[in-house]
Amino acid sequence: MQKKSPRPSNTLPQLGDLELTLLKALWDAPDQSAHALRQKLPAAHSSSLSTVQSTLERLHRKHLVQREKRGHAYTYRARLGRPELLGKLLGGVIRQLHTGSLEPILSSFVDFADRFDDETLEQLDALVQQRLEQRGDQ
Amino acid sequence: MQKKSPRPSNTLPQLGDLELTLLKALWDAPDQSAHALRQKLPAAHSSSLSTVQSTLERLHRKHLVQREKRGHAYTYRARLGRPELLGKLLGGVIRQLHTGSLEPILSSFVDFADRFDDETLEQLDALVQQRLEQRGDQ
DNA sequence: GCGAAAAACCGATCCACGATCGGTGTTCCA
DNA sequence: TGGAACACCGATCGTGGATCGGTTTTTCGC
Repeated sequence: MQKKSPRPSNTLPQLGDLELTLLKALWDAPDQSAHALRQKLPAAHSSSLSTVQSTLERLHRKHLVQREKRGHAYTYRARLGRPELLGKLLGGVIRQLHTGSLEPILSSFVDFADRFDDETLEQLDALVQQRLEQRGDQ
Repeated sequence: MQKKSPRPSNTLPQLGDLELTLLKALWDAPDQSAHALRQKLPAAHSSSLSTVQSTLERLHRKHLVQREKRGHAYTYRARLGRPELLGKLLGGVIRQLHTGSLEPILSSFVDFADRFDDETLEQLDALVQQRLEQRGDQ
């Protein structure tokens, strides 16, 4: 007996290792073929061409990459930048745990940054200031 | 042929619906038995006692709840508060996406906050300032 | 045009994991 | 001491990522 919707609120069905690896590779260098991507795979993570292809296919179904026929092979490119993907992932986590207010999320993040190392919090501060100024300009 | 470690770096194997529901219930009221928890389940999400029990068992294995024999039944209690769990989940997402430098992550998060609504960035700023002062005190 | 090489495409496994529950063994107390 | 309440065990299902081999399609050089 399996009622319950399969994936109720979550946006992304959780990215796997290879999917993530390939996405990162595409961020580093867009417009690559499955063949090229496969070769640039970390040695500890080699896979057959088929595997790389079907993983890219999965990413394509999830709208995380777009592709284009170039010659007789596809060329892939990430559809979302790293910030956008992070936003989506964070959004997923947040939707799971939110309680109306966003404050706990922000607080947790600040906490995380503070714990990470001594400079991270300053770095975050700088980025926030920068963004605030930028916004004032408009 | 399946090499690749099953769950290499990730902290949490992604919480399911029922797991989350139960955790939330435990945050609302700690020290509840499986029986009590089951009854407080949202109507749209009813499950047999067995199901609730084994889900709690799973949470226990993941160290997300602790339990204690009270009479002949267990009493459960969340091991992490909501903010701590959120921190862990954020950490997981971040660990997935970072590549050495944390800067893209911070930047993405600021971006996320800025996009969310008009006040969120100010709120984040306030929290960072607060934390910086707090740190200076010590 | 034609044949080999390279890709796409298809489908078959495998594994992890959450959800679900029934049946059986334990424990406690009236 | 006999239920009732619960824990415990194991079976099953569905989803989804990873993996790959075999077959078909496409391309391009000869």
